[in-house]
Amino acid sequence: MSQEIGKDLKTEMTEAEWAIMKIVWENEPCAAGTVQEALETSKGWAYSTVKTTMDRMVKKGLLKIKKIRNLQLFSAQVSQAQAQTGEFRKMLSRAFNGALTPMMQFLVENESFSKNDLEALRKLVEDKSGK
Amino acid sequence: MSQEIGKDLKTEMTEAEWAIMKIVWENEPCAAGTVQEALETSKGWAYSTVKTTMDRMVKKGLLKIKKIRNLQLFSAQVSQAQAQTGEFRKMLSRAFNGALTPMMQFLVENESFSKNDLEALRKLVEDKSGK
DNA sequence: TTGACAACTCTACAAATGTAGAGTAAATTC
DNA sequence: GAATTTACTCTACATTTGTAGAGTTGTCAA
Repeated sequence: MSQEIGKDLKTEMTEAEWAIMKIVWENEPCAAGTVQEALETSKGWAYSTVKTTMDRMVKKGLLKIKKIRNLQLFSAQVSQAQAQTGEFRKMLSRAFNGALTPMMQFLVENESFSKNDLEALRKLVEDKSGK
Repeated sequence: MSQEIGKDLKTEMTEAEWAIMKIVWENEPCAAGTVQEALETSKGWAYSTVKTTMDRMVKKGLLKIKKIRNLQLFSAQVSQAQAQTGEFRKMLSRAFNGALTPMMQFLVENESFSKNDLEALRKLVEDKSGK
């Protein structure tokens, strides 16, 4: 539906980038300091660490900056859904040669689906296909 | 069931490592040359590239070497299932905060499940929970 | 023994990633 | 307006990853 021009736009993110991006999604537009503070306890990164990484993310097209007076406000250039899709597909192609059903099979058999998970999943599938 | 002592053993693999590991799983125990040849067309890596990477994988505990006379035969130290599980979990925690059901929901809604995929999935769930 | 291979070792180097200190400039507070 | 704080810039460095050339050695055939 939306503009699907060009290739799928690389949304590959490293671990650190994911951590930062999550905070941005929750607070955008936001300053580097805000992100740094939010990750203070969990990561303990210095301001410059966060800022450097965010600048690199801008260069990669993951974030964008809007300057207001003297302040740089960052916003995401990729939606959470896009990033999730990208991460999922990477996993799928690496570990399952891109095949969805085999992956599902593997999951159901090997991963710890609780009774609730299974119930939820059943409902999902029902709603989707059953409809 | 099996020995779950110690931590979950890091099975993180890079792209190149995945490519190599797939060949190893199919041919183990096998020589570096075998792997190099198998990836010749798809990757075009030089022997030393493959060998260097495989040596690093040994250091990381992903592969092991058994020396026979003058030959080094590599085998996997992690099973395909372990690696798949690891890759899946990494994706799950990064992109979905480790929550399985929300991920499933996302998938069903956003990912291209074909009619067949859905049917297969439905059957899987049925067999698993319905039983 | 002498090449010709095959397999291995060593070393190297660029790019990406993780991480941050030290300086500088602008804004705020006494 | 001097001191402080805040945000930013620059530079730097270690580690990991991708990638491979050059040299060494063991093996086998002529």
